[in-house]
Amino acid sequence: MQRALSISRVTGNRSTFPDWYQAVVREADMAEPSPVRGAMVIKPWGYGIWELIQQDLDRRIKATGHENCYFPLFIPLSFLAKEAEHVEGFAREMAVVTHHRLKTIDGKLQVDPDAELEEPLIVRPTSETIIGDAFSRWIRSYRDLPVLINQWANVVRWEMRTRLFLRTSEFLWQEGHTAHANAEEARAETLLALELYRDFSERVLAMPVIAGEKPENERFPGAANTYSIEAMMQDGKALQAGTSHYLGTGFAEAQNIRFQTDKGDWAHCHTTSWGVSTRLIGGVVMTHGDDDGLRLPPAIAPRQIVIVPMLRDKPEDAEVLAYGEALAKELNGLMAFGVPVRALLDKKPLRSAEKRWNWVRKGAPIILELGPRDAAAGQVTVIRRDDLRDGDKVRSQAVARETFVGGAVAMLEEIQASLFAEAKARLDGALIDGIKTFDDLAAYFGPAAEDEADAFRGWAKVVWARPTGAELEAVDARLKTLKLTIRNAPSDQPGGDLGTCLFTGRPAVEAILIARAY
RNA sequence: CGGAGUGUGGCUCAGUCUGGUAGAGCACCGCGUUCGGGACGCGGGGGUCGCAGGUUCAAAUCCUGCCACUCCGACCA
Repeated sequence: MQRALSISRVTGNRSTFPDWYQAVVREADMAEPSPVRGAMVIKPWGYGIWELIQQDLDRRIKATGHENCYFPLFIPLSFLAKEAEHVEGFAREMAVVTHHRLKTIDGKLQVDPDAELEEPLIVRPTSETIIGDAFSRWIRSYRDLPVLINQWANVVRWEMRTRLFLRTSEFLWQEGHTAHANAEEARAETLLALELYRDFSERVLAMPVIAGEKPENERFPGAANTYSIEAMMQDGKALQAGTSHYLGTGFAEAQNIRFQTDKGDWAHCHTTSWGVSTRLIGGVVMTHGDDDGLRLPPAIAPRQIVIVPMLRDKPEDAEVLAYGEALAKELNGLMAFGVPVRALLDKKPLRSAEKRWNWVRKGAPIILELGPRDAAAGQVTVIRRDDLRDGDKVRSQAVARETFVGGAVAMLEEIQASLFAEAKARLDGALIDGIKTFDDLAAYFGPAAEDEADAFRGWAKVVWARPTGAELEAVDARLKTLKLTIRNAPSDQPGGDLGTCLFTGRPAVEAILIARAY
């Protein structure tokens, strides 16, 4: 009997996609809603994915010269007030600590009115201000620059609506913060981080992205330039998967981050910040998941090869288990993606069919079934999660044990590559180029109302004159009527004459991506 | 914060209109038969029906107030 997920992601009905997403997160046992509004409990399988993301990314961040630090969770309110745009951007979604003690009053435990803090503390929504404060103390001379630091932390943004991994009131992330002597270096740093994210996303998450600069109205509050990587989900919507900001000297001026140059005069630092979060996990689900659940790229699978022994409470069980133990040990001695292979012999006392499907739902890249026949013949039965079904049947193949072990690393790499290729083909195939007028754009994406009835739409690449200020706001408002947003101006720009701007009719200066977004 | 909807065992829900003292499927536990393609039979545990008032002989059901959650908007890694 087939159960699958009971919710398909592809029925032509977009409204099922969010349900499918939630079903995958639940059935793959990654996370669950918590008693705290908008905050999730990340379960071992989901957290295991995050740890692997952290490990790989951390290595890359350190390899580019950054060092890890840790700054306080609480930020004095006055710090935030220093950068005007920054405050305005975050003020509406802040958790604030105003008291430091509880008291039982009339039999009820409540906030002690006598324990009010002199200055309220905010729970960090991001750490530019408190790190900037440290920078102002750390930096005295041009010899101190650049300062290149990163922190792994949790942050809180009091969002109105939340979704597991994609938008939670508390989330985990990495935030890089750097200070430089001049704009050129800081801009280069911003692009270095962007490229690091692009490469990481594609190689490790097998999630193709388009890197580029955000239009002025989508910038991080207080930033001079904001860049993003954008990934296409299986419903055709865009997910901002990472951002990198060139902050100019705005934060430095607001926080007095100055240094003496080699000529003895004073200059403000040029700063940057960049981050990716647990949202990446949501992106992986919506990029690679299918109707049987999650499919994990092997590089971030907490268990890459799971051995399911076919146990039947009979004497030959011992033999099967011994065979499995030895195999797991041998596989764990191999290296894939630069680290030891993560293989597991699943000895849980569950029916083997049930165990197999649990691992299918969790997205384990390779599942090996091991029964008495395999033990006797010195073989393994291989199921690949990226190529699970042959029609309605599960596709499995018996392979000699040595052959499998010898090719296991290559198979993991192949799965990694095939997941990427599949997602890349979807992105390339759904990135439509050449729409020239707003009406054509509207016709292509369909009406914003009755969104549920919408078929899959990809992204449109159009050209524009990069309007600013009020003119840009008008463009944004027009797009909003179609629930469309400008994602970014891809770093990889077409050459030659671009033609005329879709919005203003003036000569176009760059290509931009337009899409519905998360 | 605006609009709509929903709160009943762990999950999905029926029962509410028409008041009579709580059900199904899945999950869980036990026993048996099974086990290489998402098992079956028998037995069992688990719910003050979101909360607080009210009406009534009697409330999951009717009335009032509150709370929470979901979806759609505005906001966002």
